[in-house]
Amino acid sequence: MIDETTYTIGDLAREFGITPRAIRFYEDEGLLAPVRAGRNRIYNKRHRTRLGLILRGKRLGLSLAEIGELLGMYDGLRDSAPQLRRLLVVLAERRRALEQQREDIAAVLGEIDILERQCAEQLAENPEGAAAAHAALAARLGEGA
DNA sequence: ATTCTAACA
DNA sequence: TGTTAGAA
Repeated sequence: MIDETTYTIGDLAREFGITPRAIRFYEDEGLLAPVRAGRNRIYNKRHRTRLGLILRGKRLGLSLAEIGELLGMYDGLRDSAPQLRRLLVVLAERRRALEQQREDIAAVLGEIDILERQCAEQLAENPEGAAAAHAALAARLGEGA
């Protein structure tokens, strides 16, 4: 009793909360290979599972190329040792990238801290701001004239 | 109503 | 990827 459950592109799009366009795009990138019923695409459970994995990879921040490499253009040897090792490498790279971003953000937040203090400090010294300073300067220049 | 291809913002 | 035009 083989499971012949099939889905249209619209079915999967709704189920995964994406647009049919995105699904066709993944196909163009070589990540999905649905069967055709004339022109229309027909997806089975295997395709559906695969689409789920693709979106899973996207959530992790992987590129479609990386996802494709991990899933393999073909099915079957998905959990082979080589694939798992490759996944570990990709995940390590991803971790590095995120940690770098975290550092960059921390650096910018630090600069913002400094600038904020300088601004507050300046306001404390001269609450009226540059306008008052200019007025004072103009007054002094007027005295001389 | 849905899906498809192709092309462009 | 989104959008869109025109066809199936």
